[in-house]
Amino acid sequence: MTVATKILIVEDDANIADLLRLYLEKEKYEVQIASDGGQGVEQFRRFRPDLVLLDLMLPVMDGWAVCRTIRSESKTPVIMLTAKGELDDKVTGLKQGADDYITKPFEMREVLARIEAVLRRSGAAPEKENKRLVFDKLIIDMDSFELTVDGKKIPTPPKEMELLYHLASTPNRVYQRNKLLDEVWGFDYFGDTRTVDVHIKRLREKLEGVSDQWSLKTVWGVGYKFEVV
Amino acid sequence: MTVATKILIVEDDANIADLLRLYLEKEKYEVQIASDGGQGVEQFRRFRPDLVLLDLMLPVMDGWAVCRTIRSESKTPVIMLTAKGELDDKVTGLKQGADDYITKPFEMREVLARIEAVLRRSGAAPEKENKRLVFDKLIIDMDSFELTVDGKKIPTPPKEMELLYHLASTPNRVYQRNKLLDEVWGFDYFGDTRTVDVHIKRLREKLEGVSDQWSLKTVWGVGYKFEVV
DNA sequence: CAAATCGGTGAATATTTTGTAAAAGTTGCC
DNA sequence: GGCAACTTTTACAAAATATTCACCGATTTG
Repeated sequence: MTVATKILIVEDDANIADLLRLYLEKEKYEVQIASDGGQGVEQFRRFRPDLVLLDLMLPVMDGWAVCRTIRSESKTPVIMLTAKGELDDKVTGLKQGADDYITKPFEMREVLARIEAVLRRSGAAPEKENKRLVFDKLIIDMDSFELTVDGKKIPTPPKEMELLYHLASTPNRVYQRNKLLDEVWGFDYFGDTRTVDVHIKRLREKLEGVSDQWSLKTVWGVGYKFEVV
Repeated sequence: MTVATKILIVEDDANIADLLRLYLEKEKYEVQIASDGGQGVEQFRRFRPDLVLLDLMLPVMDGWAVCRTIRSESKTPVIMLTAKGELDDKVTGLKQGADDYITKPFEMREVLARIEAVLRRSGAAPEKENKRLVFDKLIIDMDSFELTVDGKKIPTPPKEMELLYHLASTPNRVYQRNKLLDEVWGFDYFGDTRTVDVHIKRLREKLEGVSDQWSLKTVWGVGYKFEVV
């Protein structure tokens, strides 16, 4: 369903870079490494990462220059890696460009936390803001993965939850079957569009006649929507 | 493995709420936001925060009412956020319920300091939390590392204790196997996710059929949760 | 140091969900 | 009414995921 968040590491020390990759990949990020500033910029353009981890001290083109270049081309968040001491007075200035900075030697835990924080802030968040939608006699709660209909918890499989959540996130908006396949099943899913219909039916069985405030409506020739009055 | 101190922000102004979250997360607190009083009370019950930041002026149910409700249900400390002037004569009275209050516009530094102070005072200090969870016929005590089920002490190995404690710290919330491996086994653990299953099974053997108030539930396709009714 | 316990792995088994194909039903329109 | 395009429904097979079991190495305990 979700597309992996891409991270570009620009770091000349292969050991550090590898270590970072190891942990980040474990967290399901898609990682790419550039070992100098020039490469960094180039790979940034091809790879289009969601976030950049950038060493301040780099051969060929220093971190600060790379940061500026990236910033001039996009809003992609950048986290600076700096050796202790290098920062002091500089950092205050640096922070203007970078979204955050971490001083080496760093703890992995720290790095992961900062990455998540920055991603959340930048909106390309893996975590959605409020994972809970409430309507008349209907609660769609993605934190507990529970569907509550008229006060009763209704066991609901993941795909159905995701589909309903997706539709109900923007009530009254029509989604084409194709769009739903892309957005709920993932852009790399190549199944039949009838699949959506079947899931809609399964949801309707659970939601039928519960409230007149909302319903799963078919828009003939187009797709489906979660309609509220 | 320490569980992050949890803070609930009840604040209708999304900008202020976001700003608070930003800073608090940087300090490694786990933050959740409610945007009105009703939601505030509800999320308080599910999220079980260690501290509540509460705006005095709220839609639906005013801050004072929320504070009273929270107080009637627990000793969780509450810090009031109030606009300048609102307080005056009132506040003296209000303060009976809240543990502290801060007037807007506030400085972040100030907020952080107050939070730490209140947490320290309340004993649920940033480091040492209340390491004891009590449910119907179930006590999970991480101080003595003992599991008490229906009055009887059940010998339970460390990993199982930690896993159960972790899940039960935020009831009803679903944890993915990956997250559990990160948070209970440690981010540097690279084992198989099936490991979690096995530990869940072992816990279930110990907890089976003890109470209908809670249970270790599988959320198909997602992970596990400690569910309370 | 031996025995017991714990934690983790892999594989077989069981369960649930998901996708597809095909039949049946609608809708819009001439 | 009748046709074509589209949707709903049903049943089933395939895929994905969870549970359980047996076992082995590591760690702790006595």
